Amino acid sequence: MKTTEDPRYIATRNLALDAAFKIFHSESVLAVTHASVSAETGISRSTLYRHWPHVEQLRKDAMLRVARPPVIAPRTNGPLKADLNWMLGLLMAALNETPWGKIAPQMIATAATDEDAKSAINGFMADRKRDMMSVFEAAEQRGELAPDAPVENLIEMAISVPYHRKLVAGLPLDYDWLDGHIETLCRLALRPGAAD
Amino acid sequence: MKTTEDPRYIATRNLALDAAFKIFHSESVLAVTHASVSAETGISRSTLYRHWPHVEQLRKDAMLRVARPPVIAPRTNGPLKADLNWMLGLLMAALNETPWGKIAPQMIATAATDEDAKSAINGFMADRKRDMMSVFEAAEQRGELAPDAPVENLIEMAISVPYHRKLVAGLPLDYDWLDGHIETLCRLALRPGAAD
DNA sequence: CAACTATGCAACAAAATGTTCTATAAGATC
DNA sequence: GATCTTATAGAACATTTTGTTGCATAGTTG
Repeated sequence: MKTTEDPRYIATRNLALDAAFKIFHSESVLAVTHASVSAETGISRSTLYRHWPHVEQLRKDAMLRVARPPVIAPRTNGPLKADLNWMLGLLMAALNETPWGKIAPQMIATAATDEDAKSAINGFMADRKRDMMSVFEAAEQRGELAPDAPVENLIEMAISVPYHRKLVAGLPLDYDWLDGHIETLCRLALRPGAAD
Repeated sequence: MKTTEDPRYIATRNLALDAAFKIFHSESVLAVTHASVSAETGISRSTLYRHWPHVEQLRKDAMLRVARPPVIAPRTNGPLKADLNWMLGLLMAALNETPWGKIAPQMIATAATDEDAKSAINGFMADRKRDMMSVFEAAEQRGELAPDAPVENLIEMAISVPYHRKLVAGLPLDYDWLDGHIETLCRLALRPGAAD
């Protein structure tokens, strides 16, 4: 029997990582240690050391397992402005109100030195970009898009600014701001004649 | 005589923080400890503990003292496109080639839980935004700007995307990309009739 | 049931972290 | 220059965190 299939092993692992994530998001990555996870779960320290010989492994596993941004289902009903409002409204809410807002900065920092964390967060972002792309493609098929709309750049702008405002600039993310942001995006995206 | 004015105290402090910064940017914040700084400088551990009773204080001081983004002098000669090219080119270089690119993520992560780090990085960003504002104001005075240009949003977009590409999306920051980025910004900023 | 293996517990080892005391040397005061 | 003050180096020590190991127990597999 392989270790990785033993139900006890799996159960311990899941329990530990859930607790690790809880600690991670209520305090910080640094607060995640074998000792703190043991205290939180009742799992003995020695068992945790058998699963993760070093703290960094434990922290990274906790991060990679559950620290992913909420997936936002792309809405492509149109019009573009409404779709953007839906997508970016959810992104905004995710940054403001879910653990992701607290966890993202620590993942970003980890990604600077750790390849696994880097490819994880890069992957998340590529996915979000792809979702956004489908929104713009739908708009194009509806004939809403300006023929020369710089879609790639617009998508980057759409997503980057909320992250930057929240994590770096420390500015509020609210619907007042979002309206203006979307308005600006649409000015470049929409065909001059299109309904606004 | 006050402690904070004693030249020996100042010298020790400077030496220690310089070393701390060096360790910080060549390894990580976590590598900054009283022991590592002592080894790097020859300052005795007990002295370091007198200056910074706890590691976090030492780490934070190192961060706040020297971890600031390179200041980019605003260029406002015009035309706007050239000014943007100058400013964003330097920002790009700073992110790609100076310690700031490695340090920023760790500051952002620290800012999520520490008020001092937060206000420091928020302050840096507000400064950069202000610089960018002077660029746009100069363009306006030259009559380049579209009357309804959403300057606030444009500035946010201009700055946010490079940070996001580098730190979150893991995409390259190069002149190929920058040209398109600036082109897109100018389309929204410039008066329809203005020279491009 | 028999063989295997993950767990809990306790004892231990090692390293990181923090404290305190003393002698010395550098700076400040007169 | 003599004296008082204060920061430092160094060492000894206490504490906490981190990691290891051996063994009895209990759950899992065949």
